[in-house]
Parts: sequence; C-alpha cells; structure tokens
Amino acid sequence: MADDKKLVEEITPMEEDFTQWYTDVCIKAELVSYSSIRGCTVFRPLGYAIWENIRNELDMRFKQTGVENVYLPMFIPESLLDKEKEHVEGFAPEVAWVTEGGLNKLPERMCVRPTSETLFCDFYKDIVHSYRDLPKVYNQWCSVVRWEKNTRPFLRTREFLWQEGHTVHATAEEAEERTVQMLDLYADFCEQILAIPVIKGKKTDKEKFAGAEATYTIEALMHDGHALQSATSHNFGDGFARAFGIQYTSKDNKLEYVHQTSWGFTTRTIGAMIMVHGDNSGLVLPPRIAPVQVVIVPIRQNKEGVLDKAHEIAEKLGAFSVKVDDSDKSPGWKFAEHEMKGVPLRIEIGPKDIENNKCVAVRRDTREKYDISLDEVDAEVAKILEQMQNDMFDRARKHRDEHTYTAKDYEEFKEIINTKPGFVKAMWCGDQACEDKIKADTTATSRCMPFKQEHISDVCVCCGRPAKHMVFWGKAY
RNA sequence: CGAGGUGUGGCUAAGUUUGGUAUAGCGCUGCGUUCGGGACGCAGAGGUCGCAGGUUCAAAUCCUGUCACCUCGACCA
Repeated sequence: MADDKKLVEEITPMEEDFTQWYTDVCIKAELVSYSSIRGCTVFRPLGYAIWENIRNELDMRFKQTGVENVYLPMFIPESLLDKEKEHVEGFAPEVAWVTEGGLNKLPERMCVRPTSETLFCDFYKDIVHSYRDLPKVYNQWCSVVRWEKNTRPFLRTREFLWQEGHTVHATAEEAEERTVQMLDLYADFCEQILAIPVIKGKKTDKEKFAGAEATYTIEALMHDGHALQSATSHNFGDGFARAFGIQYTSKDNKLEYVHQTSWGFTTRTIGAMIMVHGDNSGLVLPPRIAPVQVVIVPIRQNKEGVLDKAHEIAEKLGAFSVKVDDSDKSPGWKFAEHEMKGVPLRIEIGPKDIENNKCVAVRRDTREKYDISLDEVDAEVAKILEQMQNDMFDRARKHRDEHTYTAKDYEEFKEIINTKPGFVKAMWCGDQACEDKIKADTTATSRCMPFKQEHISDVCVCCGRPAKHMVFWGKAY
C-alpha cells in the first residue's frame, strides 16, 4: 500500500487535473526541463531523441517527394517582414527584435524569425528567372521564436523546433497539388508512426495562416477532449510573389508570377503524442517512434550469468533499439522508471527464467505479460511491438470517434460543447460572424472543414441560413 | 497586459502571526546487505532563507522598495 501511494504521488492523475498531469509527465519523464529563460525549455536527451526520430522519418519522406534541404538566416530585417501586409499584421504582436549589434545600435532592427516566408521570398526572387528554374521544393529544419505570453512544454514555448517547407511553382494547380501532397504526408506520418488519428481539412478564413490563400490542417483529439492542430500546409497563390516580385519567364516568353506553398511540423506534436497515448504511470510511446523500444531489466543481476544473459538477449534483438538497465536500482524502481519514460516493451530476465530458457515481456500500454522462449525472442518481440503500434492507433481512433458528436441546432451545439469534451460536427453558413459568435458563446473554434464532408442539415447551426460547409468544432490547445 | 499566488540545500515543504544556534522528507556521495512492482542499514556532503535598503543587542521572521517565477484570462504552432 505504501508503494501505491508513492506511485500516485509522482504523477498527478489525469482525471484529477489533466493540465498538471501533462506537465508532470513532461518533467518527470525527463523530456524537458524548465530553463532560466522564461518561456523556453531545455530538450533533455529523451525529448530530443524523440524529435530526432520524428525528423529522420519525416526528412526521409520529404526527400522521397523531391524536397531539398537548405538553411536560411535566423534574422529578418524589418523592411523585409513588412512587405506582405496580412503576414506582418499576423505576426507583429509576437516577434522578438534585435536592435543592437555589438556596441552599436543597428540602422534597421531585425526580428528573430517567427517563420521564414519573407526570407524565402527574398531568396527566390533572385534565383527564379525562367520556367526552367521551377519548381523549387526547399525545406529547412530550424528553430523559430514567437514571443508568447503563456507557455507550456512542447505546446507553446517562445522558441520551438520545426521544419518549414517553402516551394515555388509555375502554376496554381501545381502549388495546390503540393499543398495537399504535404498534408497527406503529414497525416500518414501521424497515423502510421505516431499512432495519432487525424482529421484532414481546410481552415476557415478566420483561422488560416496570415497571408495564405488557403490553409490545410490535420487536427487531432487529445485524451481530455481538446483539439490540437498537428501540422499545417498553406497555399499562398501568387500573393507573396506579387509582394516580393518573384517572376519567371514562361515557355511562351511571358512574365508570370510564381505560385507558392509552405508547410510545417513542430515539436508541438510531441505534446500531442503525450496527450493522446499517455496514462497515469507516465508516457506511452508508440514503438515506431520510441528512442528505446525494449528495456531489459535483469533480476538479481549480481548472480552469476544473469547480466550475461541479459546482454545475450539484447544482441538477439539487434533489429530494435534495446537498452539493458544494469544500474544498481531495484527491479521495482526500474519498472516504474521505464514506464514513466514510455518504453514500449520491458523484458525481465532472472535466474528462474534462465533455468527455463525463457524471459518475461511486458507491454507498456496494456501491461500484458508474455512468457517468451529465448530461442524465438526476436520474432516474438517484433510481433508484440507491431501489435502494440496497431492497438495504440485503434484505441486513439476509437476514443476520438466516441468523442465526436453531431449538432443540428444551436441549443444542441452549446449543450454538447459545454458538457461533452470532444469534436462537434455541425453545418456552417460560411460567415465569420457565426464563427465569432460561437467562440464568444462557447470558447470553441472551427478546427477545420474536413475533406470528407457530411450532410448533417441544410442550415447553419448558428444562424439558420443555408449551410455551405460541414465543420469540425472544438476547444483547442 | 488584467486578476490572483509563491520565493528557505538539487526537489517538496515546515519555521514568519509572537525576532533568539537553519529544520524535515526525498534526492546526492561512500561502504555493506538486497533484487519477479518505486528495498534497507550505517557513515557523509550540501543553504549569505530571491535581491537591496532599513529597524534592532539580535532578522528567514518586522518595515520599505525591487526582481523573478507560477496559475487563470485575452492572443497564438
């Protein structure tokens, strides 16, 4: 009983206080630490390793679609940021400015990039001249700074890591194709690797990116029923091209403006992963993204042969990322520790097992135990991890579906949004006034107009006028 | 920026009302015994009580000022 008490003291149960649970997991699983820089966190090895795995997998997928990586400066002169009106208005409230260099005041202040559209545009205007120069499909991995007032680990920090892809194309069709292609790529990645089911759709004008013609998004539902935008892909049309003068000569010798896109995926999605899969013992990592997939805990490790056997098993599991925990902590301590850190599979090996030529494997998500013969440990582990990955996705999808409701009229809408955490599907007339009213009345926002439209009713859930779109609504992070 | 709250070893706190040797638990170091769900014994290390003034024989404690951080709102990946 005393042991149980200690366990619950470590992490606040999510039923009690989801926000506190989330913070506890981030800190106690050693994903991040608060730093002495307000609003910025330190990525500790586990947190950064997750990001590295995300980056490696995404980068590989990008490159398969023709993406090339570049790196642009982190400073943007004010005059450059000012060139696209909507864009600068969208970002102005949250940029950090550099006003001095060395001992001298700068002639023009520069911001630390909050996003790099303007820099890419400034660059593209110099290197794009002919239709032969197109398309350019560039991406950069970097950090950006947005001077947020309220911050939370992963979800909102003043500096965060991301990738930002910026492309230029000859035609509007090609740009649109790329925008959707990258959204699909993000969605597949989230579902296959992070085991997070997502809704693909288009943002309303109110919610779209500052300066974009259209913004596409993938939206996920967290365990507490809040929505989280997990990646976005924007089609800029030729708006930025006109502001920055990015023109090329076409095959028939006409001067044309390029069409552009940008798309981004951030460390925020690590927060999504925590909030979709985690439980009261801590983090639960999908096997395909876990930095350590299998941890081997020797029992009575000082006894002759036990550690050797543990390392022997690790060697047999060479196809996976395996760690033998031979620290001098007690086995019980190790169990709790690795559960907190979300290691998908634990293998226990002790003298009794060695006698029987077996080991015990325990799944992190269900705590299901398996007796595995040492002769087929690699095949069995592969099977369990595969099953776990699939089960995690299925569970998350089931949770989302069970927390997705439909509303036909405003009373029903308000009732659901205020009492049942989750998505609400409802029709919308297309007028921003209704979005504003809904937000004022309920704090819910339009998450997206899903590609898979459904007909729920003929009229807008808010004003009763003829409906144009079915919208996913929800309270968002 | 608006409203609340908190600053005492690495962490969590007690002590502040009523001034009088700086406390506890966890963690950390060493040695030994343990080991199938957060083990135990013994011995140690570690703090100018957020900062600056002031009152006093004496300040973590009282007074003045200041800084930092947290939570909740409005804004946002």
